[in-house]
Amino acid sequence: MTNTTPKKPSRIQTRNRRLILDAALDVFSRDGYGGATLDAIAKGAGLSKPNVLYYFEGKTEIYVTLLSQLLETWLDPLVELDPDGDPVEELLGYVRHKLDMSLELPAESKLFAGEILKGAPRISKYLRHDLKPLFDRKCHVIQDWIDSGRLAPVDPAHLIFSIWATTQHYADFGAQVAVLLDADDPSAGAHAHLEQLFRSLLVPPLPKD
Amino acid sequence: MTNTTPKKPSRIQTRNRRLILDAALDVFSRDGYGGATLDAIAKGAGLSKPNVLYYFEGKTEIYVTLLSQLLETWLDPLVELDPDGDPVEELLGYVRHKLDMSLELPAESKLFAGEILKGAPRISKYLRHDLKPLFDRKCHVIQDWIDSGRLAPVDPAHLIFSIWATTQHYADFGAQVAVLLDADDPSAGAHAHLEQLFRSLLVPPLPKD
DNA sequence: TCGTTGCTTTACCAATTGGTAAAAATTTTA
DNA sequence: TAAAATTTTTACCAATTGGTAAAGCAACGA
Repeated sequence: MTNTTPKKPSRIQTRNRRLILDAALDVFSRDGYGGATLDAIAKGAGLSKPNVLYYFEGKTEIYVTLLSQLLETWLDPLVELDPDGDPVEELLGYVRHKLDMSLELPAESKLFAGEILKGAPRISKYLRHDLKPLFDRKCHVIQDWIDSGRLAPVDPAHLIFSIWATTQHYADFGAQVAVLLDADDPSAGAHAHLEQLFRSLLVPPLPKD
Repeated sequence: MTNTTPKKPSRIQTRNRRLILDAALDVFSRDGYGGATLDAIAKGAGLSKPNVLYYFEGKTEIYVTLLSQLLETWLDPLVELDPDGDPVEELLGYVRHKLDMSLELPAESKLFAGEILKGAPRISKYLRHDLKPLFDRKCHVIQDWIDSGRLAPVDPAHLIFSIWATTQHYADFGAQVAVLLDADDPSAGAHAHLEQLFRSLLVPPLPKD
C-alpha cells in the first residue's frame, strides 16, 4: 500500500518551508517573478540556495505555492458574504474587510496583483477552478438581493470588480497614494470614502415596500 | 556657444528610437522590468542588441524614457478637467475618458501599474514633480465645486483614487476580468456600471438652491 | 553503536544577461 | 567622388542566474 502523499512533514520541514515562503513573499512582491532571485529568497530565509532547493523543486514551485495559498486567504471574506444578512450591510462589511486586508497585508495584495498584471500565466487555472465558481455564486446572491428589492439594481460582477479595485488600490498603488496624500495614513479617509461611495450606490431607491 | 542638446535627431534615429520604445512597451508590460531582456526588446524592434544600445544607454534608460513619456499621455485627461464645466458631467466625462484609455491602451496602463506596484523606484521623482502638483490643483477644483454646492461632499483625493482604481482595473486586471466575465467584451457593462457608481455618489443631495 | 534517513554545505556548471570594443557597412556632406 | 559622420554587425566578456552533484553532518531508531 504505497502512499502517494509522502509521509507527514517533519518539524524542520514545516519551519523551513515557512521561512522560505515568508522570504519569497517579500522578494516576489518587491521584484516581481522575473526580477526575483533564488539567492535573495535564500538570504531572506537565512538558508543557502541549495538548501532552499531541497525544500522546493525550483523558483516556480515556490511562486505557485505562495500564490495558491494566498488565494485562499484572499477569497475568504468573499466566501463569508451571507445571503441571509442585510444586503447593504453585508456588502459594506465586505468592503471594510477587504480594505483592511489591503492596508494590513500590502505585500500579499501586490504579489497577486503582479501575477494578474502579467496575464496570470501561472495561476489562471486556480482562477478558473476556485475563483470563478465562487464569483458566480456570489453574483447570484447579489442578483437575488436586487430582485427582492433590498439592493439598488447594479451589475453584480462589475460591483465586485469595483470593490476589489478600490480597496486593493491602497495596497497595490500605495507608493502613489503616499506621494499624493499629505496625510501619512490613508486608512481613515479611505474607509470613510468607500463607505460613502458604495452606500450611495447600493441603498435601494425605495423602502422595502 | 556649445549646445547641450546635441543636434536634432536624424530620420533614422527618430524611426529606430520609436521602434525600440514600441517593442519595449510590449516587453516591459508583459514581463516587468526585471523579467524583460534587451534581447527581447531588440528582437521586437527588429534590431540587434548592440544596435539598440547605440540608441539608448541601457535597459534602464529605455524603461524610464518610456514611462516618463507615458505619464504625459496618461495625465492628459485629468488636465482637461474644466473648473468652469458642470461638476458632475466633468467628472463623469473624466471617468469615461479614463475607462476608454484603459480599454484601448492596456499595455500602457499595465506598464505604469507595474512600476507603481514595485514602489515606483524609477519614477517617484516624476510623480512628485509632475503628478503631485496637478493632483493638488484638481483636488482644489473639486473642493470648490463641493463648496459651491454643485457636487456632493466627497473627499476629492479619494474620489480621484476611486476613479483611477475602477477604470484601470479593466486594463491591469484584464486577465482576471476575462476569466470571470462570461461576456467577452466588458466595455459596455463597465461604462454603464461606472456611470452609475459615480453619478450616485456625486449628484448633490439638494438642488442648487 | 551502528546504519539509515534526513538535512546542509561546498563546489560547481551551463545558460543567460546587460553591456563593450572595434571593425564593417552605410549614409551624408563637402 | 572622397572624406567624414553615422549606423550596424560581429565577436566577445564578466557577472548573475537557476540549478546540480556529491560529500559532510546530524538525528534517530534498532
